[in-house]
Amino acid sequence: MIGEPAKAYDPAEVEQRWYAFWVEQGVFRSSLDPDDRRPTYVISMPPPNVTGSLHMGHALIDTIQDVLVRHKRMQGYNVLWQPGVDHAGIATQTVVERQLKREGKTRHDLGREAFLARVWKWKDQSGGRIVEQMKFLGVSADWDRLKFTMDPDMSAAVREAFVRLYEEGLIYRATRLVNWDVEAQTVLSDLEVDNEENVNGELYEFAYPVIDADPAAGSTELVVATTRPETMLGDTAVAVHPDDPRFRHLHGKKLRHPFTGREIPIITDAILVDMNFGTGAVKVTPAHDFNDFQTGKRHGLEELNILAPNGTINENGGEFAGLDRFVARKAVKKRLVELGLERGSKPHLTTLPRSERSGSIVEPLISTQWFVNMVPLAEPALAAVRDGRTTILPEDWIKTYNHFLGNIQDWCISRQLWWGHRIPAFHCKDCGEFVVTRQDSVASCPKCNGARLEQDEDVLDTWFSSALWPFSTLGWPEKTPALERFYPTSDMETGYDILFFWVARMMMMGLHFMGEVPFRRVLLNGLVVDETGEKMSKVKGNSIDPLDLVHGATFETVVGKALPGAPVAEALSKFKKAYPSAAQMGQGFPAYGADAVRLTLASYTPQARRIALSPKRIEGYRHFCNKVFNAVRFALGNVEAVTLDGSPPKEPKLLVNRWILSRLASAVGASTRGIDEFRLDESAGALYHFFWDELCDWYLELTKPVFAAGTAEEIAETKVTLAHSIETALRALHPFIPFVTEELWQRVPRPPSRPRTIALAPYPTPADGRDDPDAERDVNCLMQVIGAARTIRSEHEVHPGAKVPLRLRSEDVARRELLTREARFIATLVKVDGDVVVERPGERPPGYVLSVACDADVLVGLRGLVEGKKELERIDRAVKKVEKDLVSLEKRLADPKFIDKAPPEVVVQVREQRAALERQRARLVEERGLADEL
RNA sequence: GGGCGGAUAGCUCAGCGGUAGAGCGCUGGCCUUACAAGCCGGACGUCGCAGGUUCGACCCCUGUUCCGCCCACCA
Repeated sequence: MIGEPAKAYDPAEVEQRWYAFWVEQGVFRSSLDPDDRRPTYVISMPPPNVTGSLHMGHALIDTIQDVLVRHKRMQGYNVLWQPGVDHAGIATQTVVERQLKREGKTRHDLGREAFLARVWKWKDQSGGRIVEQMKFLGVSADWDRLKFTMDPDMSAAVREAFVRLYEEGLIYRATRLVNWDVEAQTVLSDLEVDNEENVNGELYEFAYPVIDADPAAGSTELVVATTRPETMLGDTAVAVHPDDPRFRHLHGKKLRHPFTGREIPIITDAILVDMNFGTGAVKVTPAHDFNDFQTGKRHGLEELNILAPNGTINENGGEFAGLDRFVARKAVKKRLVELGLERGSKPHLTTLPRSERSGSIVEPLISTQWFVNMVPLAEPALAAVRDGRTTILPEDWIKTYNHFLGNIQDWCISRQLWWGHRIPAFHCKDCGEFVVTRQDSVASCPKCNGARLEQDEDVLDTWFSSALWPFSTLGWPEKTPALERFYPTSDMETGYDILFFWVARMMMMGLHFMGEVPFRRVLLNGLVVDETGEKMSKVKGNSIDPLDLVHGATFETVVGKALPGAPVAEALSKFKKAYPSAAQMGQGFPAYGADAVRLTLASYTPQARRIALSPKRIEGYRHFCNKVFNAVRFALGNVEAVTLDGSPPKEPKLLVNRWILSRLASAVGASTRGIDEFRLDESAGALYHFFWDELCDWYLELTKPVFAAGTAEEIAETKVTLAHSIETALRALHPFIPFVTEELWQRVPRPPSRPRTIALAPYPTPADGRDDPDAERDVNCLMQVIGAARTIRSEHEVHPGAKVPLRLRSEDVARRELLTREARFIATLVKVDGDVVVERPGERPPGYVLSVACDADVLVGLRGLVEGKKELERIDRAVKKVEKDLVSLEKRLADPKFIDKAPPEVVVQVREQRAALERQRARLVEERGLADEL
């Protein structure tokens, strides 16, 4: 290695090689060996959509989980990170239907069977992609156990779960008002509907003529207000408040529907009607509005459906039949004007329900669907968190979880799609009976013996199979060894956005079917957003393919994915607005490497709701990876032949060695603590700080004088300490930056007991270092002194190469001894000419200008090269600051209440601070007098 | 309408009842034989606003203003 030209770390060259090595070594495999007594650590990977491609959200959870998993693996756990992919019902079906559309076909042209064959073909083509992408990030999942939610065993689990829930009466079929996606033409669960603010909404008013009105009693028409005028085609009542005097004369009367001539009763309803809103009269459309549906049930109203599944008006809409709902809205308004019934409109803010998938506006519609009765399932899930069988981190989410489960509605699980798990229910054409069964077919109806049975056309909500994931992947309903060993799983780590969709449902199903929580901890991370805090979306053109960061990409390539089909200039401008720090970066992203991207993602605090991705920050962590690379290469030059036994040097004599071992103990302790507490940011931060600021900036520099001119004994001790520290630091960093650490670890001296890969080497503990407060205190003093000397050099513009005479003075004997003993280190780091002189105050000959290492209570003096005037100003500033601080301390100490009420140790502490400041002031004043002589 | 987060250095964010931190950016000096993706210095904050509790508040409480998110059937 020595003699090679200096070069930067090149991740591309390294990463593929080591990933292949880990796979080949079977590092990622969990063990089912009955003799394997290691404790288990299990994470079920949130399965990405089979047709999807890796986005930043995946990169985040993959990184976090990989850190958790690698950490535990190194700690000696039998780790299972269970990977899988999800069939993603609507999403996948939509993709394939879009392909068909380009060929001018619909799924109905193909028929169910041929369509499904087509989807499977697409799945086989594109389904492996996201798995391959994860591997670029270093994901160490047990790929041998990869599951797909529509694998035969997964499907069997789904069917079993459905049948059991049905038999227990928890799944039922019912006719209800549901959320209908007119584009995907399927029902949606409440969770799949996003409510969006509609700024263009209007409250439209029109009049219903009263039949047999008595003009003498009052108005002969009833004016209603609506945000959806076309729904008047389905009105079967108009409601007023029973106590509203304006409409008392209309109680019991009827209205004439202006288009169809239908008679519409006027009803009174105190629940539905708010007298002060709108016109005080509410049109009631039981078949297309949730409130009206309830009202209809209360009054026994007719439910008149006016919509076809594709969102057009059906035959009940009379002259408007066949029109799209929005076209019909305009047409209805036009007709109302023509009939003289329009009564005006005003802007009105409402919420628009949108399908999470298709984006189309959801229509409430009456339909017969399958539901899960959730309340009995929710109670155990609430209890499990309440009594701590499962904990949720960050804890803020517990409230949200409780609120959701405490107010849970029944779950509509059927979908009018073809791609998914078909509902295992058969419908008897003769008697209408439903047979729910584990069998693939039913020969005859158990009720009427009829032979004409057909399977329900619908499939299940994708999330139904997901809810079973922690145990279905382990073999349930079979009692497999894997299920036995790995359930309950340990941690469920995922984005908070699927707390309801997925986490809560897994809790319910896990408790129901397994009788035990599916995971011990729920770890929720925030959403990755762009640098300005905006959600990543196709519309905004601000999404980034994580692999473009890993491998590098031109901005043209990046925005081509972010905003497909848009003009490059427009896409670029949107992109640069979203990432101001990238805008200055030239033509594109360099290849940051997987390690840098991972370390960046791990360094964001997980409890933040939003994780604003900053390309500049990735750059910073790439620099860190490079730093690690270079530092280890440098160290290798000094430690090549060292032999290690896996423990820190027994009794290091050199202060610097004692110090670095103490810092090492602290850093690895903080690292494990951070990972255990789901504070990867703190863990990564501690290691980053240790490696760069302490190991590189101080320790490596401090070893130079030893290697250059130390005794053989000192050199030997330092070599071992250095080698040990590096080997340990690499192990500590490995979960975060697996590639570069493996690359270096393989070349670094290491104990013979180590396995073939760092990925299986033990994770460091504080026992790999040695806590040494004395060494820390002493080195802090040296740092202060060296820092003060450097500051003087810099402020007086002494050339960095120039050597200067240095004098240090302290009243404290121990301190003087320390400075004398460690003089060579000070001399090297400050570039001292000749010997470092250590003396008592008052020993100084004229001609020195001194500065003060305040905290160390040491005077630092440089001869000659400094300007007296500048130094005077500097000292004046220092005195000012010290005096200001003193004033505030004096004030506090003068307050009898403070002396009285503050804890004694705080008072002592403040007194010590004052004493120190007073000493400093004395130093500085003495200093000033002497500098003045210049 | 409820609920939950956020507001700290130019930017992105940590933090904490006892005299404010990091990265990036800015800035002065260095190509000092590991690293210029670097090294050594430096500047920079009435910790959203107003009250309160406390010997002491960036931190706890109350109110308030912005920003974001979630839940909810207001025509």
